[in-house]
Amino acid sequence: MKSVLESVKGQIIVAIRQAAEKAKTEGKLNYDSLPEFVLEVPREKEHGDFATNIAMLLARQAKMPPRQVAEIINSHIDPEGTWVARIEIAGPGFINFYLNSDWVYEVLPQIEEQGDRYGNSDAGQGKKVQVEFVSANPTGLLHMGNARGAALGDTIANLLQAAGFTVTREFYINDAGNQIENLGKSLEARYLQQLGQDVVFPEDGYHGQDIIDTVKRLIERDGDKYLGMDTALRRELLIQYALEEKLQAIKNTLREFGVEYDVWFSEQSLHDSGAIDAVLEELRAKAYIYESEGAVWFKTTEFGDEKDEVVVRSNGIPTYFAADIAYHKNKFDRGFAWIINIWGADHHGHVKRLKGAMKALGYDPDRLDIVIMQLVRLFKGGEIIRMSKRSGEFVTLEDLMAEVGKDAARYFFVMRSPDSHLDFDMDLAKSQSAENPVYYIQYAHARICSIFRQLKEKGGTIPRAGDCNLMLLKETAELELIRKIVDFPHEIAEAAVNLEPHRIARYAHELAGLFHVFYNSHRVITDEPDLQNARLVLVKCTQTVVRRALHLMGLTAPESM
RNA sequence: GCGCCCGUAGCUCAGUGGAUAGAGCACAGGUCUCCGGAACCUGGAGCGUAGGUUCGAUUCCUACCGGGCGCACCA
Repeated sequence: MKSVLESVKGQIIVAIRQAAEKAKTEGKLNYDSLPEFVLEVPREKEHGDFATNIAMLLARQAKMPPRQVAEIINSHIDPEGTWVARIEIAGPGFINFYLNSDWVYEVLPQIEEQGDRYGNSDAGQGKKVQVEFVSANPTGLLHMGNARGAALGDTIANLLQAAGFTVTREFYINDAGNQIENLGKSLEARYLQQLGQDVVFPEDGYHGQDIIDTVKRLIERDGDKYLGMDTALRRELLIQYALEEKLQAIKNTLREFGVEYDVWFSEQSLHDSGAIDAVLEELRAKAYIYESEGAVWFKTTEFGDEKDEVVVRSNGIPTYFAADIAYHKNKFDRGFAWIINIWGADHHGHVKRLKGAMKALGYDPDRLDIVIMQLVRLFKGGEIIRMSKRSGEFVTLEDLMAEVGKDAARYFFVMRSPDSHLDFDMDLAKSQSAENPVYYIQYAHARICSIFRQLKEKGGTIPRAGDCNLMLLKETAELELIRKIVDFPHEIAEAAVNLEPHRIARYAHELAGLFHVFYNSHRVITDEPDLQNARLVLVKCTQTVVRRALHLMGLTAPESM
């Protein structure tokens, strides 16, 4: 269904176009082709409900000052069939449209009808899109970078779904390569240590307590049965046990965090199936591959990289990059129209070469978008919490959820642009006060629920929008609230298409603010039945949108707090 | 040194090729006999620097300054 905003704007755009064409036909305006003008909501309310820059864009072609072009278009506009009440020309040549404010009321019956589907659009036209995020090594627990990726990726996926895309959420399991080998060495050392042997722990091993815990559980289950084995087999068995356990832990944590994946894709499977060999063969056939110093190289310099990249090490084992090429080829071959990866800033250097590899294989690299998110700094008591994997000291996602809760964690990770470094204030995140945006938004929802409880106690019910005189909603606070609600579908679509989940966090906060202003200045439950009914409809619709916005970010919408 | 990201109010951050650049916090003052005070209102101050493109630049380009992250036969 078309949103109210879309249809209102659409009408005006058509009227503008017709006016320009009519003026051209009458010889009053000269141009070859109509430029791509915009009709947007001006920053200043005084500049009307919508404004267009068409006159300024036409000025050159028309060989006339912009304001004169604006006058000519204005005099040819037929406002019939639009909500336009008045048109003004202002500034350097803007055409400002002032609408009969009744147009905004249209949205309330629409929300009533659509319920939690309000805000959805068909911007994506059902196109298949894949969002791959977190994809942590199953060698440890999830850290803050993974956590931000989880919140961002899942919210982006939610937004894309709402915007009409068919979304697949995917986790790429890095269960191959050096990290795993290293895990094996670490596990073995801990295993032997636990059984009383004096072995040296590998310098660059995984120092975390979780490795020790894993080994303890294994000993509990199997005792010392691995003691007498040869190292290679022992490591393999230890790895097998640890991977299974760690992956399960990751799955559980992410589920707790509100993230449900459609696909868990194993890197090892690409090695086992021969997919990596096949893709390297393909690249070799296209002459992008050469051998040097015992290793196999891919000519990434042909795609703007500073130096070529190794795909098969001299020990014969393919690198992570080789697996990644095979993996992304696999993604394209699964028919996704759009492939989105969420990566930490520490991986940005791979973007160019991965896209280059896709181009080399004949895929359109523009269908692959990589969202690079900047790093997270945790603050507590005004101090930075230093984390280091090496020392085994880091706050895990589980720790964070235990400390501040799922809702606060998800909101804080999403509220900033991915491009922005995130200072995560743990004290603020868990504070139950108005300064905490999470509570501020959720409180708006709880307040609305409270109004309905009051209503019920008084024996009242929420009326149907069609049975109300919505035009009684004429206070500024009411109109601004409705206007914000009107924007919701557009906000979702923009946030989705541009991969900007923070927009929805902001939107939710602003919406809650407008509701609080309304609530504070006007009573919903009053002794004027008609006004009360109209306001009940407005509040009900606000509740729907607040709830939906919270859900898109993966937060709960509490009925009381 | 090279590459990517960032530099906007005291702090944390939005934002836009255009008409008077916003929010939250902090600070100061105020509101409410009333549906939940986890609320609301008022106030000040800002686009890192220097050029360029443009009718118009905070936005695009270049250089510089400052910060983060990369620059492995790790992932």
